[in-house]
Amino acid sequence: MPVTIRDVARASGVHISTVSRTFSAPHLVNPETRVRVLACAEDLGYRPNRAARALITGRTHNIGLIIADIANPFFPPLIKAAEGQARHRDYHVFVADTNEDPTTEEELVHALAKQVDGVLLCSPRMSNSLIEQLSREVPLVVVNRQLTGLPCVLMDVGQGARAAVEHLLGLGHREIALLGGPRGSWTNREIRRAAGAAARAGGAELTVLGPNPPTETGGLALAEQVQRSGVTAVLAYNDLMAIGLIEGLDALGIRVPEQVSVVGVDDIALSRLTRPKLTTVATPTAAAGRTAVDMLLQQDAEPPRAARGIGAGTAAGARRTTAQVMLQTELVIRDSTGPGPHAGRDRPSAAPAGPGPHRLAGPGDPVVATGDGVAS
Amino acid sequence: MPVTIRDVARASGVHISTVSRTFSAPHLVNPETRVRVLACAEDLGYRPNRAARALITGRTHNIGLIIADIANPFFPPLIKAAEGQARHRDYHVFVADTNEDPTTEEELVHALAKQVDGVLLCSPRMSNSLIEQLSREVPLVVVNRQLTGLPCVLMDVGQGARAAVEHLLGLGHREIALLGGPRGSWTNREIRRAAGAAARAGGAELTVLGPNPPTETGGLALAEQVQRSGVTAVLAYNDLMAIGLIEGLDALGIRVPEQVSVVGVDDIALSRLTRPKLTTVATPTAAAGRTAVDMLLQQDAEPPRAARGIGAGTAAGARRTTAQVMLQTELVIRDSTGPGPHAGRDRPSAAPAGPGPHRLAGPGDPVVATGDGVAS
DNA sequence: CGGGAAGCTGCAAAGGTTTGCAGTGAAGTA
DNA sequence: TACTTCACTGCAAACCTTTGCAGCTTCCCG
Repeated sequence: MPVTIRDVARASGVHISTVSRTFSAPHLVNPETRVRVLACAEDLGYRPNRAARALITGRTHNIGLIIADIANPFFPPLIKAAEGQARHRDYHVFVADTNEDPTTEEELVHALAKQVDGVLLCSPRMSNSLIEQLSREVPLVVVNRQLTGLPCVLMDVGQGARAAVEHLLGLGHREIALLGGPRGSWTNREIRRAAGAAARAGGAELTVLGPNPPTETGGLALAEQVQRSGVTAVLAYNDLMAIGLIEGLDALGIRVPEQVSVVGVDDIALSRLTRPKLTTVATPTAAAGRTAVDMLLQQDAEPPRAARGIGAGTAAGARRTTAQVMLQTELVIRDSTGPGPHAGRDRPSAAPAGPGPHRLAGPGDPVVATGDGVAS
Repeated sequence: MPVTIRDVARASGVHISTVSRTFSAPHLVNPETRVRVLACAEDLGYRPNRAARALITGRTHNIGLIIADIANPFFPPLIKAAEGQARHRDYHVFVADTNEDPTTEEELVHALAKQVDGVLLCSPRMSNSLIEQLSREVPLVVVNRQLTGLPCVLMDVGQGARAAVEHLLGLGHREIALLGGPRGSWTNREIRRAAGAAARAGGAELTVLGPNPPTETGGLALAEQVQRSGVTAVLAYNDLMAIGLIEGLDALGIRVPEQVSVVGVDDIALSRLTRPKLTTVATPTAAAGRTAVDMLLQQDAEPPRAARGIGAGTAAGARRTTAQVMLQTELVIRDSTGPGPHAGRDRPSAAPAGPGPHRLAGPGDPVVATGDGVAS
């Protein structure tokens, strides 16, 4: 029933190798023959069998996408963009969900390794050393985690957190809380570092609460702590927590932004729909997905055929580019931030005119490449 | 570099066929041999090459999942559940996004057909006849669309819409609007039919507005029409539209639920986070994903090996189960619905005590199987 | 007209696995 | 003892495609 290269060959009166070349190396076949073969293939509805092709070329034209939690609204835009970019390059994407579990993560890499040309690891929860070990098994690109010697796609949340804190300082806030995210998250460390530095530089105090689960519930549960701490502004690890916090504060009768200002991180679609609309640090999630796919595909465009002929093994994994890419973030000011107790006193210039959404920083897509090297 | 069945055979001193059987038919190999082989395989880190296996068995152990828009919050839970269920059965899933475009949809089915054992078509936008045609190319399970002769997973939004309208009637609403969804959506037709019938039965009037794009913007744009129509309650095609509508009404100074009650459909996570929290018809999205995978896998468990040996071609696609499954929905009452102008007059019993979330209807997961047949 | 190059095509091996068939040895039966 | 049965293992073909090599024509140049 399935039509193979052999059927096409028979129909068009040529050898199977000619049919093969018609598809994989058209310049090697007589134009006349080519059109005839293509016509027959079209007629018969021939589609090359990728498994057979993979078997001999060592390239599956598949990539794996490993996601901590598909239902987390942060990821779908990334998945969508990655899949689109991959398809554009004639690759298909396996998507797998780890349920935030490091063990599942590792198993999935193993399970996928033989079946894909590379894996995108998004916001991994496992250890750096394990990631490095797995990267010897299959080409890896890591999103939202920095590892020397491995290609990474990062989002400059540090810069975003700084902008957020400066925004709050400009509004006259001096007591600021940071709702920490999950332990072991690179993003979390970056935000904490940058927000701390910016607060110090502005003569303000930053109270860190956490680590916490990066969910709405996690934010909601912190409302009382925020109240007790007496801060007038809060920066949350992500939008979900920010939204949860606003809900919790509301339940305590604390109004946002009148009494407490809240800033999130991610700019998920949801943050435009809550009331008040969330001021947040927009992360270029879609761009990250596209970039990561590009890096992965470029990476394995180099070592061509797998274990074939002589000398295989010596050259395997010898040279590998390890560029790291840092994507810009931008602060999006909406309605969840407002004047603080010190408003208009010392930093009048930075206070925005109204609550209408306007943007700081660049276009979001452009990237900053940083380094390139050779790993084992 | 890649370790094959041959390496394991050499290491454990048996023939490759024995190694193969150790994995695919363990009962055929001596327990003693088996443990030795398994130990060697473990040692060497052997993973079977699925492409090679697929080549001979005709089963890739992959399935395709075609989604109109991954970024639409309705789908991620379905994707997550389907992927989990598939993995549980040792299948991997390709996820592909069509951007709501029927042509892309068709191309994706073609592209995936040879590479998967079956395809899940979620909320397809293409025509019934095209779907039927494609189903001759690759086993298909359709979610959110009813086609005779094809296995379908449906959600009983009709029942949900009826419950929603009855809820509104019970609250004393007599003028109700329905915000229609996209043209050609089976769900849309079901909701319209059931809501219309329920309204008529309750002596109320149902104004249908639409069709409309099933997005927040689509809902927002309808606020003025809703205002002009003078209705006191609205049922929206989905939560996104309901949320957009609430926002639009808010901009017009119309309060929900005091002046207008709003009900959505889907119960996306977001609907619990907006203010007011949305009353909505919960659809069992995750269960749909799991069920669809089960049906697909069960369907192609039957015709075993592809084109092999004699008689192939005659038996191909001869018998195929076409069960249709209807999943229950349930009305979740939250804060976006309240008493209408006729409250307490004629249907006092149905009015709920307070706005606190409580549930009607069953557990959501259980299914109703309907029919089984033979197609060409 | 001879020699060589160039363009195109066919041949056959290779890739990793599954599986029908045949072969082995031991155990059971008559 | 001879024969059958059984459990296990080895053999080799098959799945579909790619690709290095070699063969064939045709054409060009001297």
